Amino acid sequence: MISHVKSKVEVPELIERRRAQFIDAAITLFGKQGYHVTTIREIAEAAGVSIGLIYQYVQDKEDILYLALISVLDAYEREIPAALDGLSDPLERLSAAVHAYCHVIAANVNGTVLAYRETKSLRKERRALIQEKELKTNALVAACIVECVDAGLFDADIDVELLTYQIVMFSHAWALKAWRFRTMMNVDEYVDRGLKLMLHAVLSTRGKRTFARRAANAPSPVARPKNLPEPSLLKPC
Amino acid sequence: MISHVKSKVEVPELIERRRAQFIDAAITLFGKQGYHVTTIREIAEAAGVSIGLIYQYVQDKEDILYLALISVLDAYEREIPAALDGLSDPLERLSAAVHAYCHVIAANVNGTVLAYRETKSLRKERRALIQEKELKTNALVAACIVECVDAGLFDADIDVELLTYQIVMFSHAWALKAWRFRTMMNVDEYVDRGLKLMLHAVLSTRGKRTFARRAANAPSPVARPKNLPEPSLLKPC
Amino acid sequence: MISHVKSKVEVPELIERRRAQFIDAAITLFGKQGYHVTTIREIAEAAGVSIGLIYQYVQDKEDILYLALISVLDAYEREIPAALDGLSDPLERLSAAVHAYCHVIAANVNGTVLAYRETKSLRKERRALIQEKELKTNALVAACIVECVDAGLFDADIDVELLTYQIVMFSHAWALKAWRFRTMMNVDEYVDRGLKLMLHAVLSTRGKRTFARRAANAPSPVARPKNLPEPSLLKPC
Amino acid sequence: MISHVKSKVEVPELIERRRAQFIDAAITLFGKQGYHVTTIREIAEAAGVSIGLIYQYVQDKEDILYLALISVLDAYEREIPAALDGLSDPLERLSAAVHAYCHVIAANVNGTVLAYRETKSLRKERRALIQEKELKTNALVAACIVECVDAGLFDADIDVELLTYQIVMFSHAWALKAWRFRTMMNVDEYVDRGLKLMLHAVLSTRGKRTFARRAANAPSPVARPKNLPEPSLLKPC
DNA sequence: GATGAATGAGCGTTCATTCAT
DNA sequence: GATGAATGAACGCTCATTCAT
Repeated sequence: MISHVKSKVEVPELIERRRAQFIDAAITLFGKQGYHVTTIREIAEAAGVSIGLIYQYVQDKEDILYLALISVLDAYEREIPAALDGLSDPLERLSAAVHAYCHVIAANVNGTVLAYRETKSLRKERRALIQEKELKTNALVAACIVECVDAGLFDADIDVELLTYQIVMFSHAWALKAWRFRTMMNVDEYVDRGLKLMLHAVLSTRGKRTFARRAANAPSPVARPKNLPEPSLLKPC
Repeated sequence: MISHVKSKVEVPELIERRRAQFIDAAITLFGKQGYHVTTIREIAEAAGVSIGLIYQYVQDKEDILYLALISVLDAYEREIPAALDGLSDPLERLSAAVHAYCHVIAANVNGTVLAYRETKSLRKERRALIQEKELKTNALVAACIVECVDAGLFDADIDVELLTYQIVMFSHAWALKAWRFRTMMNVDEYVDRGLKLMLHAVLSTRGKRTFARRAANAPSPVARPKNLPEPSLLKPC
Repeated sequence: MISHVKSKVEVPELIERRRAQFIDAAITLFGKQGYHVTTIREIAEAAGVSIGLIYQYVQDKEDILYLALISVLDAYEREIPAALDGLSDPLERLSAAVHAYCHVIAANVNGTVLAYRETKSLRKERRALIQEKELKTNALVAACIVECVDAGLFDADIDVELLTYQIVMFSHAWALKAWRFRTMMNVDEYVDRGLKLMLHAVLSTRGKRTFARRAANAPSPVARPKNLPEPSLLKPC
Repeated sequence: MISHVKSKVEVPELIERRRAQFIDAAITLFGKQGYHVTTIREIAEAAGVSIGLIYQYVQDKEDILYLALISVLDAYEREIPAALDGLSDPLERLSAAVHAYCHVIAANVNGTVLAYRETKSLRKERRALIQEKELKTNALVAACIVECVDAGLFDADIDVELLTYQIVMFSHAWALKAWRFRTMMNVDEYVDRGLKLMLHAVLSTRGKRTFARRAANAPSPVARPKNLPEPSLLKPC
């Protein structure tokens, strides 16, 4: 998505390619050092382009941050539906969604931390766009929950809103508290323990039976989303 | 606490008073605009002191950030035990702890957001000190959970570690997602709904009975911690 | 010479040209006002460049001082051998060396005074490099003296070490005591009177005869080094 | 001497005592680090007084430099005549004067270097006063030379002006080139070698005989001036 | 389309000086 | 007489941005 960021170059494929080149560098640098501390010079160097080139595809530094955040949130919106593809059991779908969410985050700790640290560095109007994108991701999770309720697997009166946020925060926490969790377990354990804790709160009697059966069969039945890089080896904090 | 921040002035009461004066200003400004965007000039102006005075009590800008973060985390460590004072029922104590936690956070949204955004801006050694302080607050919550388990109010096999983080993230979320929650409910509703959701996951049969009885009697039985300013009216995002 | 001073620009000719531009301005300003009193803004203005440009070619203010001092000492090392070129009579060579030395100094009173005032403002390691360069210049003078001894023009047992320093200090004195000497004579008279005084101490009987003959023929037989600007008209003190 | 430096305190003995207290500290600090790099705070600390106290006895920082320089030059003017006291032989008096001069300088390398580095940091009118004081010291040496000429010990046509400066520069060189000479010899050797070199230039036939006889009898016949501290152990450069 | 040398506003920080105590 | 907390002008330096090549 190019969304409102003006470019002096007009060839769309070039825009795509060049931007990807330095936005990736920017996400890493912003995530590790912070937005304000990172200089355009550093981004240009890390991306192997000149300072001038960046300014051909972007109007100012904030544009880079905006594109970086968009790119991170896009990954969420892309990976979660992909992980649900082909699954029909509501409980399985929710579980797959959370696994997918946590894995994308694990693969991009820097990006997730960046979203928390620097969304506020955008001007108001863009901050709102980012928050909308976040709500869209939330909606993906919420939909899975509603499916479970509709299927009678969750109690009918559960607090969907809060449960959604609970799951979202749980996923983000893998990045935000990476300094803690990384030393204690891997992502899959984390998700399994998390789901067990969070879902026992809401499973109906029938749901509990289904959940227990699934857990007995396969400890982590949801395939790891493909095409994701291994969790970055960069120090997360 | 003066903790490792050197001052040219040596009178302790003066250090306390002056630092409080500009650290308060700094927390607000850092929280609203971010650490790097906020200038010393702005802090001095907001605190009603001269630039030079700040540098009598602090060695550089990072010291200000450090003191600001310490001050925020100290508030957590102070308020939670205070809220538990005099209570003996384990469930009541846990509930009181979460209410207190969320209220301190609500009273200092800026500070909490600051901790998330800018802890990384500290040098490594100080970052570690801040994280230690965070773990201490977590331990306060974890202790309440363990009490509930020991009293047979929670299932014996619950995941204390993750439940603690769940509660912590839930409390932080009031600040981190303030842009969302503020439009939907107030803190007390938020805590009540959250506790209901999170605790149903772990309450034993007896615990469920106790919890239900308590909820029926008083919607928010835990007194609001005294001496806390009203939730700041500053726009949180 | 670029010697250990890092530059953000990498084109050597550009480095040479730009540095010359502001180092010249710096020598004048440092020499007149002192290193610490002179601001980067002043240097930039005097050199007709922007502040930022200076920092493209230099890492900090001390680099400017270092380059300035190197440039002054380089002039000595360049001019003295040039003045000796083509001369073979030992006495004539020594005389030419002293004339050349004093003329470079006269052409750069500011620079010489600067070396005395501000070498200590360099960090230790660089101060040592500057002192080494000074010793090299001294060695040029000492060599001329040794030639005279070897030719039997000076007494065999003279104190070469001290005589060298005497000549060096004599030359520097033209700059250091400019406030005094400028009102009394010009450089050439100064050198002639100085040589007469200093050499009578050491000339052998044969040497005295040679020296007297030379002095009678031409008051200042050594051509003024070419390509040197006229002694600066700036007030030396 | 209080000379033109205003004091808020009016009791003369107090002025004398307090000023001595911080001027001594200032000479050391200025000499070691330079005038501009040294802060009033440092001087106050080194002298064991408060910042405010200094400003009771001095109007600004330049006053301190002025008083420091005066104090250094006063020592020269005091020590040289004292060393001549009781001596009547012209050659002995000159020798004693040079020994005394070099010893005062050796005892106060910092102060001598300071005079070279920072006289220019004074405003014009005060710089002139300092230079006058320097000329007075020169006159002490010149007088000894003239005595030698009048006694027929020196050639009648010698260049008194330049010889004086030669001796003065020679003495100063012990401080200015301390980094070199300190490793090679002690002050007394330095003076002996220097006198031998410089005087052979000017001694008449009779003078040479006298000088040779004196040198044979006692290598360093001139008593070391009393009441001088041992040469400072501070690193001179 | 791509480069990177050049600009200068604006930052963090210092320190001589003042003045209430 | 003595103190040292408070002030703020002014410094060195950075870095987003431009534009000639």
